[in-house]
Amino acid sequence: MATAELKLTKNQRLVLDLLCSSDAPMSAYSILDQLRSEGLRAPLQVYRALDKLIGLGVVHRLESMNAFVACAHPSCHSVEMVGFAICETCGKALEFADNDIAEILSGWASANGFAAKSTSIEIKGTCASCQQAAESASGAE
Amino acid sequence: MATAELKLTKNQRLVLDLLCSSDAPMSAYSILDQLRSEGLRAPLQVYRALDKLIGLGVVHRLESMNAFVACAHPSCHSVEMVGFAICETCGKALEFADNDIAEILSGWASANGFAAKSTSIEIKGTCASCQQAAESASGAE
DNA sequence: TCATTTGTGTAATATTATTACGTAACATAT
DNA sequence: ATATGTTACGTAATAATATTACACAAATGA
Repeated sequence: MATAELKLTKNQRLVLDLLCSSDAPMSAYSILDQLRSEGLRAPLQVYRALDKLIGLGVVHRLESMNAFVACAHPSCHSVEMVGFAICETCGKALEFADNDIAEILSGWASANGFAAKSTSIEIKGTCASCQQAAESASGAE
Repeated sequence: MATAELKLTKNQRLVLDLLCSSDAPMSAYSILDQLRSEGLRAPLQVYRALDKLIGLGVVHRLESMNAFVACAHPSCHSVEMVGFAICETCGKALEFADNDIAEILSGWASANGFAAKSTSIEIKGTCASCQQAAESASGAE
C-alpha cells in the first residue's frame, strides 16, 4: 500500500484504510457502519472523504454497484481509464487497465468533438473461482 | 423507431415510447411523473417495465446516472457491449459501439477466466455543442 | 493578523430501488 | 373448457443511496 505518504485528514485516512483492507467494494453506508466505532456518525462524513479520495485517484467508484474500492495501483494515480470486472456472485471487483481501449475511446471522443473527463468500464459476470464453485456444486447435487 | 412490432404490455409500451420521445436519459421517477396521467402510480410499475425493456435490449441503463435511455439502434438487440458519452452539461447521452473494444474486453475476460455477461462503458465529459456554448459565453463576458 | 480555503459535525431531506403481498391476464397442454 | 404455470399488475411499506443547508474549526498563505 503506497498510500502512507499521502497527506490526508483523519476521516479520509479512516475511509481509505478501511477500503484498502477490504477484499471487496463497499457501499458508503457499510463504510459508515464500520467506522462508527472510530467516531463517524453521518453519511456526509463518508461521502466527503470519498469525494476527496476519488479526486486523488486512490479510490474508484463502481457506478453499477454504488460502491467504492481502493485503487489497485495506488502509485499510478491515473483517473483516466479504469476498468473493473465485477463478479455478481462474490461481489469482488478485479481492476484492469488497457491502453488500446483508452486510445480507441479517446479517438472516438476527438472524432466526435467530445471532451472526455473520465471513463468507466464495468464488466458484470462471474469470476473464475465462483464458476468453479458453481460447477462442483452442480456436479455434487 | 423499429420498436412498434415488439409485443409489449401497456406499461412497457408507455415507458418505451416515453424514452424514445425524450432527447435525454430519464430517471425512473421522472418517467413515473410523466406517466401518472396515463395511470401509473408506483415506482415498481416503472422499474418492472424497465427491467423487461432492458432485458429485450431496447433500453439501456446509464449506471453512472441512475438513468435510462432508449437504445439508439433498436433493430440490433445486442446487449453485449454498449457505450455512452454522457455530457455533464446538457445531460444528453451519445450511444456508440465498437467491435475492437468488445474484442479486447472479451479477450481479457477469457484470459482471466471471467465469464462476462454484460459490459457498460460510460465516458463523462462535455459534448461538442456545450463546449461551443461555453466558449462563446466566456468570450462574451 | 487577516482572509481564504478546506475540512468538520449535525440535522433534515431528497432520490433511487426493493420487498412483501395478493390478484389478474395469458399461454398452452390436456 | 379447464387446469396449470407463467407473466404481469397494483398497492403499500420500507430500504438504500445521496444531497442540501447551516454553523463552526483548522490549516494555508499573503
